[in-house]
Amino acid sequence: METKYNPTEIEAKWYEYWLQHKFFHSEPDGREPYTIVIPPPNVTGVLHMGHMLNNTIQDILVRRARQEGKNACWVPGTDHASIATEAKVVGKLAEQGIKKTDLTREEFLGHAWDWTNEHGGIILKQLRKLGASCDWDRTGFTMDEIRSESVIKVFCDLYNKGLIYRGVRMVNWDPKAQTALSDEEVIFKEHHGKLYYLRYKVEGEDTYAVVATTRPETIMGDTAMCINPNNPKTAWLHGKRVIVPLVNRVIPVIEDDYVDMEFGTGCLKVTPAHDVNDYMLGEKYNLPSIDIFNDNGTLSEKAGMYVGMDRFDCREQIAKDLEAAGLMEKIEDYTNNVGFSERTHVPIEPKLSMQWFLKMEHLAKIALEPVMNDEICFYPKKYKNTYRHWLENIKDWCISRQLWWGHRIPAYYLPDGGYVVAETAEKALQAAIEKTGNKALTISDLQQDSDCLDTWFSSWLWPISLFDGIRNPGNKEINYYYPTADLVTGPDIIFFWVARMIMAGYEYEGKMPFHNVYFTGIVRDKLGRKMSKSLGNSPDPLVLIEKYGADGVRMGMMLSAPAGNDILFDESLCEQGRNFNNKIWNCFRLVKGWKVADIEQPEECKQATAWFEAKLRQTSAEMDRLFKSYHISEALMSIYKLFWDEFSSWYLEMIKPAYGEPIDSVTYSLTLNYFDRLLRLLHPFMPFITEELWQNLAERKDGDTIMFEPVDNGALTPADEQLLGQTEELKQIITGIRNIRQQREIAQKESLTLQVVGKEQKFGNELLLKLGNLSSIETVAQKSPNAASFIAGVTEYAVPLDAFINIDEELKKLQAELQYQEGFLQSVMKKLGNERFVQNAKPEIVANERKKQADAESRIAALKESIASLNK
RNA sequence: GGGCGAAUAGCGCAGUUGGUUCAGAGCAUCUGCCUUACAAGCAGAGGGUCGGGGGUUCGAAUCCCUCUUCGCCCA
Repeated sequence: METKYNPTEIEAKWYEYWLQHKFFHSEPDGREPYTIVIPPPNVTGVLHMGHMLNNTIQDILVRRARQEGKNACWVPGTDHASIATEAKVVGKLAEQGIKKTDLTREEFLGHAWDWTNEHGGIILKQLRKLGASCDWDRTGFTMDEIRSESVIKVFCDLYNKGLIYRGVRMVNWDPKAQTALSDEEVIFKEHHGKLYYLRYKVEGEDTYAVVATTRPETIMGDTAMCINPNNPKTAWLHGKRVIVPLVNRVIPVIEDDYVDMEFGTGCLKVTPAHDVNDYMLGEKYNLPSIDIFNDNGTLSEKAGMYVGMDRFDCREQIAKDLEAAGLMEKIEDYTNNVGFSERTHVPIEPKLSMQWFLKMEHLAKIALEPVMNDEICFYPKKYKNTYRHWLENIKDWCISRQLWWGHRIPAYYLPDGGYVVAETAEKALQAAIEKTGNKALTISDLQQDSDCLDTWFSSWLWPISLFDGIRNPGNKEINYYYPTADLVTGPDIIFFWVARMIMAGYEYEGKMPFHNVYFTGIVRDKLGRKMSKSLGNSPDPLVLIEKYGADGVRMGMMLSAPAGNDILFDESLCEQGRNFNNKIWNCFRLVKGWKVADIEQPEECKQATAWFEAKLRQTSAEMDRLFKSYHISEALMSIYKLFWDEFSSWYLEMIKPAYGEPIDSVTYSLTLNYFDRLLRLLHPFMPFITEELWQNLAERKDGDTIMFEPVDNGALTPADEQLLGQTEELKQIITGIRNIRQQREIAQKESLTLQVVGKEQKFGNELLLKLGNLSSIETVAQKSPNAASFIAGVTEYAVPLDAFINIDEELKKLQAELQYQEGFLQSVMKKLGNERFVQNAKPEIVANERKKQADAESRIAALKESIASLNK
């Protein structure tokens, strides 16, 4: 065996083996199901660090469930990502000189499918490198047949329930993608702009009112000026009319206490077509609404000026023109929050348009309660608040998008006005005939709505549609796998996705879609910056895997991922992971390198094996607890310490035979047993190396795997606990001896004598002799004058040395220790001397304080004696 | 502006109903070792007024108030 672990070939080999034997595949059976649906990544995306974290966690959970004997099923798949994918396809076509507008819908979709087929699934292939144990046979896509039909069916159903409506509303318009967006797709960012103070002349007077605005280019859409009726500064405008600068349109001055008296001049320009708040004022006061923009963000004919100019070019131009005309009072720097499109990153234009909406009141209601009362558990808990706040302030969901790539809205317009909603064109025709009574209608008379649905309108069905529960309610699979167990996702999509899945879950299955939601953090670089392409601070996951092995990278991810916190990723964490792999590898080399003989088991090995059995049970129980509370990185840390510190550094040293000597067969087989159980506990975190070593630990046959090996190690007994405590004390003694060796530069080879002062050492003498390399252990009333000493527990130990010890130094050390102990005793006595403490505190607490007192007193006595003997 | 959360060692974190020798582990740092599995290693060590202030309590990292700083969400 190599001295260094080399993951590349080993990982490829075992992944292939797992696939061949269909270990990841699940079919419903009598076992308890454990289901996870993957948060479907964008079909045209590539793996980034966020995916790595998220999928590592899912894989750990799934693999752990498999070992617990559950029927584990992790369903993979991808999302069609309407706007992002369409933008990419448009971009690619543009490179070839093709404009989307030159193509028919069918031609465009042809290109989009080509793109999808070419890039789709790359990300899923990359996940295999990570070791993801997905049931690949079940791979879904949000636009495949089952999922598409499910989406359309749900749309029709909600429409028939009266929850979907069509209407003109102010929506968030993305002028680049030329589509409406939902509120959740708008990201508000600070924008450093200007505040323009414009002069609006008062009709028939030689005065003017000044309006402060960040958007002077919208004045062509002004249909009123608004003042606060309580504002004495603007009261003089009451009942007057003003003239929009440059445009020269006369508009009324209206009054509403919506206007902030402190902001700007107290005069607000009202542009109902281009501002959400102005729109509300427009509704309230019946103002006309002038839409001055085209869909692509240029000025329209209705503006009457600057027609065809881009909105931002227009802003600059109009500022100049206003200034030239003497209508600009001043310009100030100003910072405000501007909404940007989540996908195309251009500023959102509020726009009045006809869209489809889903009423949220009912859905919000059914989704709130189960999270609040922990039927669905959020980890970390704090997201419950965020969730409630959103649901309690929810607005209707704009579900239509002016895009082609997606599920086309199944609404069909009739030749004489009106429309019908139906799952297919044929059913639509039937409905149309019924509605109009016109039997001569044909499908070609119907015009299907050209818009498609928000991508999240398909993803919200994911936990149901993956098991075909929408098309075939109550089928065997949905009955078995639903509700799923855990959802692992980022908190950034708690509204987009998590909340809506819960709504759909209760609406269509009457049950939660998942029992637990684990919110991961955001992966940042070690400086705390988000990983981004432009910063170039995101490592390529596949390069990392090549460098450190998938197991190493998985561990690197998990080491930095405490529950719910953002993770500051640093490559050195992968290095730590790789080093750990190497450690495991070398332990295996050591153990498998021993010769085994049928000799009697030495006493120290009996002690060691008994202790490690207890230790294993203790950590195993600890990991159980940590897994149950989703403290996954802590579970990893505890097995890491068990393997490295307890097993490698202590246990193996305890049982290690002398060079060239064989090990007794009892200890050997127990050690293999421990190794096996350690590998099982490690397996969810590091599937590859654990499979490799497990396969080599004993004779295995084709089809064997560590994947289904149980991880139950039994409960910790009182006897175990006693043994653990005694052994810890033993370790302290050994550490004390090692310290003396280091300080006095005594080689490990040189054997020493250990004196136990005033007490007979009973437990673990053989282990002490071996690990301390002692020639003898003796009980003495007083240590030798030339001995170096230390305290472990409440006992003083000493090692007589040939050379004279430095008495001053030794005294100094002892005095310092004595001072600490006396201080400690004092604080204990203070407590015990307090009557109210003795009366009020629980008896076991008081008893414990008394034990502390006794311990401290005996240590102080030992120290004083030591000091006295040195002073002689 | 509204809401939520956080502040503990150089760093990123854990700390369960207030009470074990409770101030913790990991990484980093320092010291000594190429000891026959592993230098991707071994054996040791140092390091914190638990953000500041006040309060409740016999007892506070933990509960309450307040201030400061930071993060996230919403407007």
